[in-house]
Amino acid sequence: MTDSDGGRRPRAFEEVLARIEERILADGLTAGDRLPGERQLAEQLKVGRSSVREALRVLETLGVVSSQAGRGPDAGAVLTSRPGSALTDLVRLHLGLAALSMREVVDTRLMIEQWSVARAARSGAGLEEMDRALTAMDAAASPRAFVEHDVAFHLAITEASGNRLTAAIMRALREAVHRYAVDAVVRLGDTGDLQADHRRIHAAVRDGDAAGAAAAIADHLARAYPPGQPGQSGQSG
Amino acid sequence: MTDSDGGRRPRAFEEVLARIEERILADGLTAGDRLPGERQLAEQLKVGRSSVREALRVLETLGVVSSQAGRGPDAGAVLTSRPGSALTDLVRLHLGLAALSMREVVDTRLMIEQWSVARAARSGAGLEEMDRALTAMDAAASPRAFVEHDVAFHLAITEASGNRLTAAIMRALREAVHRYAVDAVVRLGDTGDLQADHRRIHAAVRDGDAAGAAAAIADHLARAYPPGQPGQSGQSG
DNA sequence: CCCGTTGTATGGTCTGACCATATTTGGTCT
DNA sequence: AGACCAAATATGGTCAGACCATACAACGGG
Repeated sequence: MTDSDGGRRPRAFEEVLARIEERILADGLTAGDRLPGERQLAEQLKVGRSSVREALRVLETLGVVSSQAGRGPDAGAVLTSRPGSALTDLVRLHLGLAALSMREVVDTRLMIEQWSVARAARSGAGLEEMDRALTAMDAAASPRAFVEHDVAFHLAITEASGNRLTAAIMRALREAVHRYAVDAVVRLGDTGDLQADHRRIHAAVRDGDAAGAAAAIADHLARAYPPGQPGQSGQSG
Repeated sequence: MTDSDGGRRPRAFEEVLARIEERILADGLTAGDRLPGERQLAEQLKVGRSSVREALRVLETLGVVSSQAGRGPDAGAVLTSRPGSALTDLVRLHLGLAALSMREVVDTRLMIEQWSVARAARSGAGLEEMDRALTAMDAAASPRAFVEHDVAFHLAITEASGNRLTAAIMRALREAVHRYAVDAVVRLGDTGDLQADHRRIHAAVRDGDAAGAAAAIADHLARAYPPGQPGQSGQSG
């Protein structure tokens, strides 16, 4: 669909994929519903079980199904909805292939965070989560612990927007650059400036100052990820 | 990595996946480089060929490899870099699962386009492509043709930002809601207002008016996708 | 009523075979 | 020597069947 297929014969697993998607739409299936077993699907669709498995692997990659062995209500291919892991893998791999630069990832983060924080400033949502993360960062004993709660802080901003898509993208970007974030904290040594940024962001959201919040986010990211910094290809190890 | 694995034994194809990723990073492989054949990989990694195939299917889904049968330099699993199709599939499927709403998708589009158009206004990039798309939309004889060039127009804006990640996300979102875009054009009947919006956007970019361009984009999307409109779950039939 | 054993359905994996395709190779004719 | 055609070969695509590991279900004994 995406590209002009040129008339090449579709592979069996692609056919399976299409049929499963049809079924999801036609039956209005949602997260929690079960798909038939692999053997049953293979028989229904007149393909080998391996083709069914490849299709399910694709769906699993896209965060649409989750497979469980054994027996019972939770066994088999269950429809889920975790777009996050797919996005994380996507960003991480393409960073590794040098098809994306760290700069592009950070810029995208800036875009999402500025958008989200402006919305949060208007709605006042997420202030409690931000507060909790701030306290935890103050108490953090290691860069790793600090980053963990830093992620929670920024995620709280994004999730306050109520948009699951931007929140999922944000989470994926954050996970993909996790190592780089820890390095940045180590490099800075002192987290006082970062926390000052955080509190400035929090205050702007609390006061409903959308423009101020967006500016604070920009300053914060510029401090943590200065332009022209190493780590462009993600091959730190 | 993404979730706490809890200590469950990794599946064979996951191991293959990890080893291939290691290899990409260690050898600095990039798009165009070839991976060993399926049989050879299976032997090297001490797994069955089916496990290798499942891993390759995942990588193919993520737009990292592209498989070609036959023989010669282009045959086998070749590293590529097409994050786009994965994102398109992701959005389309999660829309179908009602895990994302059309509103969230359109809002994300607005975010990316406002960001991109502001950048474009500062750099002046993409004006020629926008112009070409405008002319083509004037000459379009059907809603479908109009939408085709409308996509080109908006893509030109996003690609002018020079950020491949936001451009890829934008393209994916646009493809995922393609049907809805055609419906919107049909519903509006006349494309004059849309073209007027487009020309206003173009003029703002030309004049370096970032704020005006962003406002024009917001007005344009509000016209094409009014808040509270149908199509929320993507199950148009 | 509780608990352990057995049965069974499910995914996970491997092996081996065969097909489809496209390049490579090598021979043959001009 | 060059052009052309046929066979060999390497590669992914697919299938069938077997077996393992797991986890619930059903059953039976205490």
